[in-house]
Amino acid sequence: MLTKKELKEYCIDARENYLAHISIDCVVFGFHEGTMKVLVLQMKDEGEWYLPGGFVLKNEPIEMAANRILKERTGLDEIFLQQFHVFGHPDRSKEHFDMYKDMLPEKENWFTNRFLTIGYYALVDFCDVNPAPDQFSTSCAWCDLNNVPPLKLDHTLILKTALDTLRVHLNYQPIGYNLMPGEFTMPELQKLYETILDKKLDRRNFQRRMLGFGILKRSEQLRKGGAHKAPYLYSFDLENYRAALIEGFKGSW
Amino acid sequence: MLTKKELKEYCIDARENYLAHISIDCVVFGFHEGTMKVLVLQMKDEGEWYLPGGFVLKNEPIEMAANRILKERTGLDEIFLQQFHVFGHPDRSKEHFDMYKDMLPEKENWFTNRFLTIGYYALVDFCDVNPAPDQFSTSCAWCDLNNVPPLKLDHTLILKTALDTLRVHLNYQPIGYNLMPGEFTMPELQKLYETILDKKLDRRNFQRRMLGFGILKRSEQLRKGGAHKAPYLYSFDLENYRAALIEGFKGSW
DNA sequence: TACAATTGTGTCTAATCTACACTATAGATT
DNA sequence: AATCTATAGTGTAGATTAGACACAATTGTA
Repeated sequence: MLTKKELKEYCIDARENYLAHISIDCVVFGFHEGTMKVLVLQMKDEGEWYLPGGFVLKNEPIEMAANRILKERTGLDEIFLQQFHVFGHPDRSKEHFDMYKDMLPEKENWFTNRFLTIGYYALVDFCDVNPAPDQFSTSCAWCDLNNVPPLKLDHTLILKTALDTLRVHLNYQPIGYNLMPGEFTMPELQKLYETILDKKLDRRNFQRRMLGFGILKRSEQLRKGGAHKAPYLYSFDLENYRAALIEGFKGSW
Repeated sequence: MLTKKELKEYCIDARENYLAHISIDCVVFGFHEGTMKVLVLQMKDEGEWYLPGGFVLKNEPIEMAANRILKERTGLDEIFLQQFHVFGHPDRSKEHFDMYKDMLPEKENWFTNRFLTIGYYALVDFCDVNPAPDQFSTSCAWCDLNNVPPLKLDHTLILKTALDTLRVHLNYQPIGYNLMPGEFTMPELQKLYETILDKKLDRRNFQRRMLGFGILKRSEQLRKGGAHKAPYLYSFDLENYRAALIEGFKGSW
């Protein structure tokens, strides 16, 4: 937790620079070694976990705010970001309220305000990320999606909603592009889909369908080193990929 | 436009009761005589058109705010409402800013603030609505979707985004339930789908598919009075309808 | 009474989805 | 080096679904 002095400084700064009552929270998805990962921060002292977030500068577009916040946490710029929901129940930040209310009078206290938070999800290449904690956290780290600890405030709900949205969007966007490294094998891509959808897919039908979209380029190279037959390496064909995005992907899984 | 005095009173009241920087705008869809309708308001004096909207009370959940706002405009309570996007560009309310900036000093002036607006779309039974103007408008009326006048601020974008969202949601929810009256014929329902999707559908295949969902009940009665063969009347089977909602509707149009 | 327009139902074909079989190959085992 | 094992690449038969269209039934009207 911040000292009283730190808190006071923070509040003065926040009040001056940020829009009141509005925050942004981000669910950053990465994919590594066959499992989905989410970026979480751990609170100083209490050790509680929460999602990366922040506020909107008074004259800043909200997408830019989300981008700025994530750049600070991941080192990455121009991340694939998708707004998905606003969480606006008056009690959603009650925990925060109780925690900070005795430290500063309410008039000056930024954290006892009510906040609506705009949820964004981000898809990133796991390997590109350099997790960095913020002012309130001791650590920022990837966490296995199947094994997320209880999160502060309504962040568990935010995460769940992001995941539900991602599943739906999977029907309309080839989401793999943002989550996979430049080169990958078909089984790796399939694993990603299986993780997001939380169900097994048929290897052969998956391959056919994926290739049917016409957005993958097969390299002549194979991924050697595995214990068995070496799979081909693929990459996204950016030109066709963009065209397909505009067309829209039809059909559900 | 409001007089200076009215504006001042409004601003004092707003400042006291509403969350700063946040507004709600609603796209209310209705369906009547084979065409989609949208509820719009006409500004006093200038005659410009805009979408029904309002602000969030300091201790009010945002869904409740949207509901309250729509109750004032339509007379209806517990409307089917769906949050779909936040519009947050800093310049989005520049028109408002320019219009009101000379009437009151910026410190007191509610309307020169930056507002993020949360977009909701609503689906209602056209016949149930009693359009009522708000404080800033001379009239509140249904407007043909194919023939919407230019709207104030970014409301044209908001409407377009709502419509795009509605099209996607059509794959996941039997949206007809909220837009159709209690009893309707299959051709009427088809017309609704055709209007939303903006394309012709095959009469026979539509019927088969619709009935395949198992959410319609056929009445023994026919709709007489038309110049030709009388079609059956249908209504939604609420029990199956709810079950289907949970299951999720698969497949795209 | 015949006609025009529309609705209810059926059916054929092509496309797609699903499940599974077979072959190929890299590394491990012997 | 020969064989084994697990996984990858490709193909195919059957079921399901989507799309196009034909035909009979029924309503009010000429």
